[in-house]
This record gives sequence, C-alpha cells and structure tokens, in this order.
Amino acid sequence: MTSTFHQRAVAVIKRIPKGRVATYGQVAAMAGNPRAARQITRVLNSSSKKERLPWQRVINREGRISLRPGEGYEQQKGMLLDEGVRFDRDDRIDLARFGWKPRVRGTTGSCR
DNA sequence: AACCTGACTTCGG
DNA sequence: TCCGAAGCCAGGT
Repeated sequence: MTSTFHQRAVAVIKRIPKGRVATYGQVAAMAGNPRAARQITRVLNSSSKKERLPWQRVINREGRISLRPGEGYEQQKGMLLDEGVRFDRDDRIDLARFGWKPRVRGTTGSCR
C-alpha cells in the first residue's frame, strides 16, 4: 500500500456528495482509523490548498463547524448553505438528515 | 532531527 | 451523566 492514511482520507472526502456532510470521525473511520479524526484536519489543510476538496462538507460530530468565526467559519457555512444544507438556531446541522450515509439504512435509523 | 501542534473522537472513571 | 485523559499521523517550526 503506497497509499497513506492521508491519501485514503482524501479519496473518502472526495466521495462526499453535494448537499451532505460527514464528520471527521466518520471520514477517519472510512479511511481506516476511527481514531484518526484529528489527522483529517491536516488532510484538509494540506489537500484543500493543493486540490479542490469539499472540505466544507467535513464537520465535527456535534454537527457544527469547528472553525471559529474569522478562521473560515463564515465561508464554510456559506458554502454549505449554498449546497442546501440547513443550520438550526444553534448553528448545528441535522446529521440525521444531512449526514452522509454511504450505506443507505432505514430512515428510522436511530442506530446510533 | 526532534518536539509540538492541530478544523477531533472515543474510552474510562 | 459529566469530566479528564489517551489516541492518531503528518507537517511545521
């Protein structure tokens, strides 16, 4: 495997469909390490500048933007809104609704 | 070359 | 149920 975690993570991020969002942990898990969520930040910082990754579709597990106002928060929120993602009054995204689900499960999904 | 930090998550007490 | 600590990998200093 010439591909590193970084490469795999990039591939996963590229697969996030428009109008949907994924959490760091989710991406990390799909890339092979459920606990490598932190590394996703590095991937985004690095690759988003080199490649055009949908970094805006990656958010934290609370369904919120981890960036702080002035650090790209507004930009990310703007792009997501443009894709049709809705934020509630707490600036949170309903992951049950906009969360990326690679495998379609029952909508009743209260699995987790 | 070594140490530190980072847009987080999960486990344990 | 809430809080603290560990984990993960790579790039930057």
